[in-house]
Amino acid sequence: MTQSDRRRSRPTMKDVARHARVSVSTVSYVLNDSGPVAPERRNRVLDAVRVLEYSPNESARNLKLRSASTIGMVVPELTNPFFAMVAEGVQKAASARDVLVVLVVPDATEQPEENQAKLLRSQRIDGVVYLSGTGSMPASIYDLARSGPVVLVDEQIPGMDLPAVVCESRKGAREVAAHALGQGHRRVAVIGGPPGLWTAQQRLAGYREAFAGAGLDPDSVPVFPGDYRQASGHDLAARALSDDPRPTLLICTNDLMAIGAMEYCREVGLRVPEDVSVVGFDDLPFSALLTPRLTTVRQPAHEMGFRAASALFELLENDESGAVGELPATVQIRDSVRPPGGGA
Amino acid sequence: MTQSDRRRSRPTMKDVARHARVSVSTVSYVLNDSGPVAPERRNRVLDAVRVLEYSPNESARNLKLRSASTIGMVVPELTNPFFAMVAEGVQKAASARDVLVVLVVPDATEQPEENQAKLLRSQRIDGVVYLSGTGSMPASIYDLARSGPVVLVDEQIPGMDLPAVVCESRKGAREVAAHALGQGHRRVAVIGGPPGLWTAQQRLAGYREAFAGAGLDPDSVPVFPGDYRQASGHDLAARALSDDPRPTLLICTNDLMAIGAMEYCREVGLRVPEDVSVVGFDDLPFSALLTPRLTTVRQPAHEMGFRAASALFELLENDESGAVGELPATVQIRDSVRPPGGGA
DNA sequence: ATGGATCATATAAACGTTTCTGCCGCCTGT
DNA sequence: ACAGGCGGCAGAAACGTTTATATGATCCAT
Repeated sequence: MTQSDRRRSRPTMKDVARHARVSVSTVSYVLNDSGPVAPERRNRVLDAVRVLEYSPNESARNLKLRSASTIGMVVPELTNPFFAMVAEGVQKAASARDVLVVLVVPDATEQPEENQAKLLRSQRIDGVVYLSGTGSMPASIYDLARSGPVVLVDEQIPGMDLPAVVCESRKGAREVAAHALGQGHRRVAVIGGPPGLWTAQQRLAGYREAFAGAGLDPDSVPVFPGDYRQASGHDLAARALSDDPRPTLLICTNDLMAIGAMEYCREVGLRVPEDVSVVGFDDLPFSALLTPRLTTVRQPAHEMGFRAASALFELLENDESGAVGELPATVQIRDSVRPPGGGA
Repeated sequence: MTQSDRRRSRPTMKDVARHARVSVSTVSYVLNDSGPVAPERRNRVLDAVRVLEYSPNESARNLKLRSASTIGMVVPELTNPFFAMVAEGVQKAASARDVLVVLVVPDATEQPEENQAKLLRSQRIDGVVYLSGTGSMPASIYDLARSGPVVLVDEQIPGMDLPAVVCESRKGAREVAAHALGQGHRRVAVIGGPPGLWTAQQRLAGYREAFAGAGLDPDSVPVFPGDYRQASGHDLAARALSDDPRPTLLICTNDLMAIGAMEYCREVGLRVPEDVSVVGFDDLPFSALLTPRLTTVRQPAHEMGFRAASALFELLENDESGAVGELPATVQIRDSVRPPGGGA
């Protein structure tokens, strides 16, 4: 078979109709079960469909039905396993309903995200699941939300009441910090997320609650805002650990940055957890495989993606979003935290 | 704004035409630069587009133009960072050309992959980048390729000459094995990939070349076929290491399984690399962060995805695939290999 | 028998584009 | 002055569906 064979235009309903000696409407009726048709003719149609290898032109259907059976999923980057897990959840919910998921990676497209709204308006997608991440919430989210249904994941926008699927970030953050503080640490530094993100703020707030609870002045704890990427964890750890006296506990707003921080520690010969304790957030699949195993907070990433997509579908069908609720975040206590000065 | 406001149908070309007091064809001409139109009227149209917030209905365009400006990307699972990296490469190449990428995860859809071919036939996507992975190559790939252009990534199908982007798997495998063997190991086991996959076969062939080169009978080395997932690395390591005498070198066909193997070693108190050396394949971003740092082979994942998508676009435009070539694979020598009996 | 249901089918009008075709007026070279 | 070309525009036909409407049958109750 040559390439040009493939170009040969595919059969249309008209072809099927001719082959089955019925009208196109009859074909449509049997294909969609949308009208009565005699068994004998129905079979003729079905046969024709088979022999011609017909499948409907979805562009035409979409045009007529004004729906694309497709949603957009904007994710900051797939190489962050947390995002990848959420993406799988979204994809799973979508494919269960036979809707397609188009991947939108804002960084990959140089143009301003204004294009996302245009994409939505162009009716190629019916709605979007928005996974905010690296960087701050773009102003264009307003355009987006005006153009069609949007469901946020792990994020919330104070001004607007967009449906959002989040988890107990604040509680999880408070608890993991409290656990670490309970080991006796007094010199602490936080490697934060992008200050513009709600989630980062929530986690920070949780940490501060824990600080206060441990009798530490929250304002005395330095916060180094990062971008949720490993490299930024690495670099900020360098800054944080150059303080004198050196912090004995590094609280990182996500696992990737915690890993970057541990990478730095290894480079400069600081032992984790003997010299410095580290905690993360997310519980990536391989966080438990590091040495030391990372103490962190597990977010139900897959579930969050699944719920977000489901909420979007409800929105599309009933014009109302089901309760999206808050999912549990559970702290995972492992080996990367130890009392300060614990030595070897 | 209420949800129902959003449902209000979007403006069409007709609306724009009316507002600008021109015909729809004129609107189309200015929007596509496809015909001469007087500057004054052109501006009227552009203004109307702005005030009405018009954006073209892509379903209608697709119908007329018989092209969806969308490709499919089938990936076995996003949580394998190698796949995620390839996916990002694909996405990047696509968004540079303003084409959408729809994510297809075969496992997520319970139905047989026959649907993928149907998706392609339905003209919702113009072609697909196929990332084979876990499991063996489905027979349905034939249907797929018959339905439209397909470019394979990191895989090849003996019978067919589908365009494919691969890297020097065999050479990389040979070299990394040779390096490990050079340390003196004689008792070796291989944790392989799915036997049905070309890539897995290539890597295995490379290993065997190295065995022969080191004076080892390739047939005497046990091969445990896995599925490229971490759990399978874990379980197969258990099997492989229960041999007596115990192998001192575990060659894994990808990093994820190598990590699973190391996980198992840790569980049962075997030290890596003192008691058993481990090598992987892929060089995932965090493989260098493990303890010990994993010796492996780097594949240019991002580049492979990018090239595959680019090749697909050429196929779509010129009906001929550019040279897809073979990308380099470079071995990364790190700490997970040490001479046998190296002790502490 | 016959009037109305009910069933089965065909015809045709949309859906929102692109683009072919044709029309009008103007310029240009003779 | 006039044929031909061309810039600038509008009209209408397509693209492949879905679905409202129209048209015949058939069937039952009167």
